[in-house]
Amino acid sequence: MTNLPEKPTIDGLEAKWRARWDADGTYRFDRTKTRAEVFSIDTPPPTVSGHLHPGHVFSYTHTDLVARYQRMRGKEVFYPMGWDDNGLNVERRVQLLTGTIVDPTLPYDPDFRRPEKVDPKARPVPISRPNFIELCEEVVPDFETAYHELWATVGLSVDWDHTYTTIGPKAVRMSQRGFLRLLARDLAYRAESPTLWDVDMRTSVAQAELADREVPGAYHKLRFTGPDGQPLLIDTTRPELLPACVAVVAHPDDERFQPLFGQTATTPLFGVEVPILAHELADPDKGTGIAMICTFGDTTDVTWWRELSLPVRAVVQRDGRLRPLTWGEPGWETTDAAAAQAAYDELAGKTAKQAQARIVELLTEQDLLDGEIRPITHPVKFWENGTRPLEIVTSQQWFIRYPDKAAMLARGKELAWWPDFMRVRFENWVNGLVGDWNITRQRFFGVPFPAWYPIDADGVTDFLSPILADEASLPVDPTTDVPPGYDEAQRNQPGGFAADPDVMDTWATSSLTPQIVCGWEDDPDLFERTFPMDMRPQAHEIIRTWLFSTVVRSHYLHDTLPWTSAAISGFIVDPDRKKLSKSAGNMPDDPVTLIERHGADAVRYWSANGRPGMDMTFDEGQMKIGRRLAIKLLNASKFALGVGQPAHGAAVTEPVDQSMLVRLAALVEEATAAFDRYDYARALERTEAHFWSFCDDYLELVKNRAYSEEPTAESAKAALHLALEVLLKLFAPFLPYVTEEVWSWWREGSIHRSDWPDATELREAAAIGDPLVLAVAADVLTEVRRAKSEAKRSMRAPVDKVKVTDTPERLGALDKVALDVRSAGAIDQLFFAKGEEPSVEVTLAPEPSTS
RNA sequence: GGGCGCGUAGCUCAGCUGGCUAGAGCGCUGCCCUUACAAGGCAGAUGUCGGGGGUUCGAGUCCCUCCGCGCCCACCA
Repeated sequence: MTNLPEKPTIDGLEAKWRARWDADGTYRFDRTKTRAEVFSIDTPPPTVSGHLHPGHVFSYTHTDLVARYQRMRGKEVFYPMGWDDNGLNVERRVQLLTGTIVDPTLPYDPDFRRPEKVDPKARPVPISRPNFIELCEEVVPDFETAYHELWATVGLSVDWDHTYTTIGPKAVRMSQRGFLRLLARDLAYRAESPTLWDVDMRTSVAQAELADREVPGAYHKLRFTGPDGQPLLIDTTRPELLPACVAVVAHPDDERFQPLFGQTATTPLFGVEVPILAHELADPDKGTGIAMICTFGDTTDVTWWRELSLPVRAVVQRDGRLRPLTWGEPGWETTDAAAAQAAYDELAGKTAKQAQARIVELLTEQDLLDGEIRPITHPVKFWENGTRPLEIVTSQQWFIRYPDKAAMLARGKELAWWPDFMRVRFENWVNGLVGDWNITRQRFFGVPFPAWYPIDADGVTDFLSPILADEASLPVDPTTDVPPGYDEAQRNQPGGFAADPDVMDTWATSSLTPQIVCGWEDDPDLFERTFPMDMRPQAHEIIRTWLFSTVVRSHYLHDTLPWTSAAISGFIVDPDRKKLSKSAGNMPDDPVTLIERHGADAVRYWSANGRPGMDMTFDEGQMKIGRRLAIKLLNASKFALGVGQPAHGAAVTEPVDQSMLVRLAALVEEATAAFDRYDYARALERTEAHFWSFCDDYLELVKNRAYSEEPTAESAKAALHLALEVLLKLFAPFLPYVTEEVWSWWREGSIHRSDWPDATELREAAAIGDPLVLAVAADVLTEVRRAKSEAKRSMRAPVDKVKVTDTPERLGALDKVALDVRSAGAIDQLFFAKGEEPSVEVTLAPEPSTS
């Protein structure tokens, strides 16, 4: 029955139990269960564009802790895993790894093969879009295999049969269907509009992916000419956008400029007459108090342009360079076309930065720059992963309308946040929303829009009248599939059609992860049993993106929250509270190395110390402690089981055994309550503390009795077995490997499918147990150990007598465990004395003389 | 600029709705090869609970304020 190893070890447990769990389907989702019996988790699909680092292990372990706890509580846990292999980041990684770059004008090359060796300094090889997508499909699964391997080793109790990818056919179908549904209800639309644009990646960027960075800039004071012919000084940090100036603006209450409103000013160098307007957003304290409006220098320009109904005079094109143009033509009227052209020709073709340098020279030559250039540092918008500031260009994009703010805020209130204060991040974001959600990316590897555009007889494409795919035909790729009613020969021909060239924003797909994993409309039976989901675990940095957008989609599609609770995990930081990153040079060893060094249970132990929402310091010392705990668990278990099975039906009759079980019952209640509020860290801390005192005190106390031939040995054996089972279960979510190993020594099946301990049952087994008995015994033992330690004697050193002075109540409790105390302390005589001042006097036996 | 969070032993962190001499682990010191465990065990020392006010019989715990750190949001002139 019981099968104890000679020398237990935690090494090798990962491989052993991974294989067993896999073979037994321990974590397989049983889809016969009803919604009420299921606990479903909306897994964050890690992006495969990078490498998993300890921070990932940290937060993914948190989810697994909850999954394992819920499973033991009797829930059928639906815990899939996804890979986010869609989006700009993945595309960029594949480009770097394969040394390629997409050139959409190239035709497909069926003979193209991935280069064997890639020189990072060499110029990337241009390839066609279909070739690049093939390359992605070839390379990305390798990334995913590495991720799977790590997650399985960490011990995530995922059902791998439900794995999905965000670029896979299922996700594409869901994304396209979700898009068409919104379009049908006019919740999505296509429009031409100024768009934030990354000039390096040459794609539009959504508000959610913006990051402000402080960068150096400089005020340049330009000499415009006012209506009276006098100079009108205007400060700008973007003098190169002067040719794109369409107006100047000041605050309506600003008395300095009130007389000028409604009149015109003339731009320097280009001689364009622009209106002088008033708007609330103009800040009298910034610069000279009057600003130039360009199309477009920043998002304020966009606001002014829209609210003041200004024309577009765009100069920056999609590659970030100033475009060629002819002055004097409609829209580009000027008082001196020749001079404007001469000046502009110096700028055309240059990047914004180069153009800025040149225009400053031109302005200086003509004395149109007033005073010195004043360097400043100011926040500028970047794509969060980009290296150059964003520009704003006008282009056609698909948008999803945001629901009104009140509805979103109500959803935020409805959702249970762990920790609760994270709701504020959501509310901040909702309150700051501007415009609609641009879901278009001018990229190659992504979910295509299920749309084509008609080309008229003259060869002009009508980009505002899309031909949409039938839902039944999804997923489609418009670049290879043909729209209803057309044939392939008509592609890009007059009278034919053109494919929508763009792909969806990665969040347009990720916002549907609940629909993807639960099988929205593809698998109504599964959907019924799992949606709305129970839990969304995620990091706080993506509340504004992933969490928010998922709430939006579910609000529209199902008029419900996608899940009832959101568990937000913190970051891992270094001891200086800096976020871990490669560039900061503070990145610890990779998770595989850490697991090899300390064991998966130990790494999980470290992770479990991070409370929800709290950042935690990376600390390998914690892993060492976790490793020690796992080893201790093996040894203590070996001992507890080594006393032999209790006789069938043996009851726990000894007061100290009952006392221990009563205390254990209190621990079960505490750990359960903590888990129920996602405070796994507390559950672990309490269990661990209890376990150590269990080993130090209780095991020492019962050791001799349990091995003895006395009838009371049965009580000890029964209590040891019961306590061990309970402790193992409490540790099981945290240390799945070592607990499963011990479980297998004397129990059938997996501990991870066993029932969570029940405090009521424990109390019944403990009968009238008094927690004081064990507490007093432990106190006396500590005093005895202290005496031996101070006398520099062995813990086995015999004690002649111990005199305990204490209250009658405590002495009464001690009396019930006197035999065990004497045995554990090697105490010959134990005396009690009632007294106000508790004390323990220890008289050691004389040290035997040694030579 | 607005908001959220954090600041407790050298280090990493607990201290839940205010209540006995402020806790744990690591590290440090000392002791012990105890037949579950020496990659271990036992014991010990260590803190003006960021500063200053206030409420209270009583505050690490509540209120105000200041300081430091981190993060989120914010219209780049």
